[in-house]
Amino acid sequence: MDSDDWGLGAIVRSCAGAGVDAEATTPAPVASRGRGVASMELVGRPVSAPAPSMTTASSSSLHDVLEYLDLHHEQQLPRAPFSITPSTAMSREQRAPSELVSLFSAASTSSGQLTPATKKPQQGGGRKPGGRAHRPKRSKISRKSQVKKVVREVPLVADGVISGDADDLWAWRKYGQKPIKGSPYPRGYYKCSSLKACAARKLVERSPDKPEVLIVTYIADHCHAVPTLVNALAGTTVCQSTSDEATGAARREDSVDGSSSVAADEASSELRSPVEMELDDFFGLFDEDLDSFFGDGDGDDVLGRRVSL
DNA sequence: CGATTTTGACCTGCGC
DNA sequence: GCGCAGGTCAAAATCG
Repeated sequence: MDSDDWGLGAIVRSCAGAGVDAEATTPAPVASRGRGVASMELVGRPVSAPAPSMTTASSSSLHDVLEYLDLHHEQQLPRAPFSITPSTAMSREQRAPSELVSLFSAASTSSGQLTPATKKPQQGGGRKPGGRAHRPKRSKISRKSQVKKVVREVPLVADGVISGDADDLWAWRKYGQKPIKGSPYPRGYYKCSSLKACAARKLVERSPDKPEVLIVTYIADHCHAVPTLVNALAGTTVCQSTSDEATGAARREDSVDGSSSVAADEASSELRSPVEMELDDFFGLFDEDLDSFFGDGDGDDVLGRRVSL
């Protein structure tokens, strides 16, 4: 049915990750740290269509996390009106590429003030204070307004399940998190982990106005093919739309810690159908970019030049 | 042991 | 030019 939930896992994980602040400021019951949340075996599931034999434990766990996010931020941080995209939450049916895709210069000058939640002593992760070796300057390319961004609002619905999109076929690795001025919620920064050279990134944050909505911003294009294997989606996406054991197994494997692994060709074959549907759906959103990315198949495009993984 | 997360520090763009 | 805020890096810790 709709494989929309497909990317939900990713988003939720991302969300969980993005909400680390909550996690970081809370005696999160969910596992030990970081990974605890991120590794929740989440099965994004469309509200309207509960997946038949999918695990449900994840939902509650997710819910917990989401509640954490709300709770803590609401308790410790002021809510400030903040809006990133003109579009508001909409149903999947209503969603149209034109509404989902927007180019914008990072708008961040909200007058609201964010008081970062008091940081709790490091739980283990993170590094100790005390300076670090000099770091070479970064290139100035693709900064802020110059970067093309695709913003999507992913509604969270009952049970903390996201009625999300199918766009997250990629594997993401979190590389940062920052509290955002004007928003009680932190923003998580993710990079494509499929290929180190890939410049694709995504930012995940909760809408301050609508906590039930996640704002996922995709930045830059992937310079490689969409991971076709279930496990390649590790860390982000969970395909749960199909048959089951294979899917389940694969999902379990990759969802556990988000670490990417290979394999699951077998599984992927079963998943292919839904995945392809999702791809169509997904690619539609990036039509232009993908045109140049995938080209006409004459080999002159990015994919033509880069061999898929 | 490798991959991932966490998180403070550093870097850079932008507004004033 | 300065300061602020967002974005990124990378050390340390953790997990499987």
